[in-house]
Amino acid sequence: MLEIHLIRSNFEAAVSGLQKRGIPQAEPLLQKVLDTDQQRRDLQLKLDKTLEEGNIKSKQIGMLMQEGRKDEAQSLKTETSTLKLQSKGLQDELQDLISKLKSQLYDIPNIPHIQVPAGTEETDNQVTEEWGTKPQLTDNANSPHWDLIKKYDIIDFDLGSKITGAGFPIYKGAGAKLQRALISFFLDEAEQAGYHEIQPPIVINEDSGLATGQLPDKEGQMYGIVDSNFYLIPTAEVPITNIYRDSMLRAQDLPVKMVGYTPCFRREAGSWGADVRGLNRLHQFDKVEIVQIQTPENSYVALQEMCDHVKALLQKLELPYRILNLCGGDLGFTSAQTFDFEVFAGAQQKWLEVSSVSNFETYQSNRLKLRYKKDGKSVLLHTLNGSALALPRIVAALLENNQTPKGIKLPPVLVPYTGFEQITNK
RNA sequence: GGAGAGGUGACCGAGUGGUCGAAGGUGCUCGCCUGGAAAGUGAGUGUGCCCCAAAAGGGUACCGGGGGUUCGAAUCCCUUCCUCUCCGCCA
Repeated sequence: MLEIHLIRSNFEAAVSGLQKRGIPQAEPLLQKVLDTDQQRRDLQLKLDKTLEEGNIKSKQIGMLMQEGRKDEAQSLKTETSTLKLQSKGLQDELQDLISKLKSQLYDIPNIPHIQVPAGTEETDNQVTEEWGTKPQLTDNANSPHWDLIKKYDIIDFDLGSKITGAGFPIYKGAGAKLQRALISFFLDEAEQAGYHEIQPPIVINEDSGLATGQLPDKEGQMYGIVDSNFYLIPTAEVPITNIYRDSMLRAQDLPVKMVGYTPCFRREAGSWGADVRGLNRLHQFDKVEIVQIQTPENSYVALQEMCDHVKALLQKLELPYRILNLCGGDLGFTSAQTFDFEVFAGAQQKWLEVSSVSNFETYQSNRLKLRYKKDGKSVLLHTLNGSALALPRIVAALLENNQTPKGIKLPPVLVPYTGFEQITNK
């Protein structure tokens, strides 16, 4: 949720920022919010005056009663009764206005950072970096990963369908070990980079969903739990960031750097076709997520630092990757700037997104009420998060790029974790 | 799942209808004391919203959340969430 005072004091910048996302009617949209806000403030003033009057009279009644002047107290009582009715009405009106203002604000996405390129097409995304060379696969070892997992019997989609449904694979043997190895590797790397390890619940309540923005609009993305008002998390970002909901930090607590591994659950309603084959898109997948809470001054340095961390992971895994600075139109609703990381999968001949690193500035912390004390004043903090990394597409690229006629060679960095160098037929 | 107790400021803890945004303590900040520190000592120390160009100042709301009774609620009632104790069940 945008901060209302930012729109108030920086109207032009807000308008042009939203236009960068391809929202042509940005100005009337923001003007409408300002109008609602003005109404709210007028009403607040009126209500406070009425309450003040009532409070003064109530105190007088108390004093009169103590002095035994009952008649005078009685006549004041009738006055306070009418004041009470008035303030009750005003209060209801104010509540309505506040909800209206909130829902108007919920409809407005974050304002993109100055360095976000304008545009609405995927082609408007800026490739800021490309690393590694695309693998040259030979004719006798050029299978997409969905064939490889069957050949070596390491991931079983059919069996997963039996237990749950499509998109819930079962990892077996070397496949299961590879999952465990990647998770441990990612967690260890994050810990070395100064992130504090967290193991959060993977089920969240409504308040948490609201605070990080999955609710109220995107419940379609999450699996709900029947008769509990709980949801399965779509990403560890939700429980981990919510640790700091309703918090006032001290300067010396900052920055907060946390990492957590969780399974993630996404409905992915409405997506199908070639893009979602095999491991490319799942309903349940594993991900290690890094989260930072930063002062506004440092948040963009931190964003860069998080990108460097992800780069290092991919380099150690020897996977060719590229980084995209997402354009306004491709930017997530709550993000001010996002860098997407894609690895190249050799057999599919496709770039697959494996990480998304974002700075939300105060968009999340405003709903979270996450602040810190700076020179005696409370200041909203900036929140950032990124995948480091999501497993399935990493596995897809590892399998495809490292295949040989005899087996799949793992990058050396994983060998201490897996205990084997190659995936072969038993 | 059954029975009971309880949720008060950064923390501990008092407060059972009026002058309570809340005693007292701890912590923290600033000062005095000290060669320096500790001890001692003085003062200050919640958050949101609104008025005000800003500061100063003022108003209002907040004692787990929501609703109610009352002229007036931390205090009474309802509801919900959470914590603890005992019993049951159990990885």
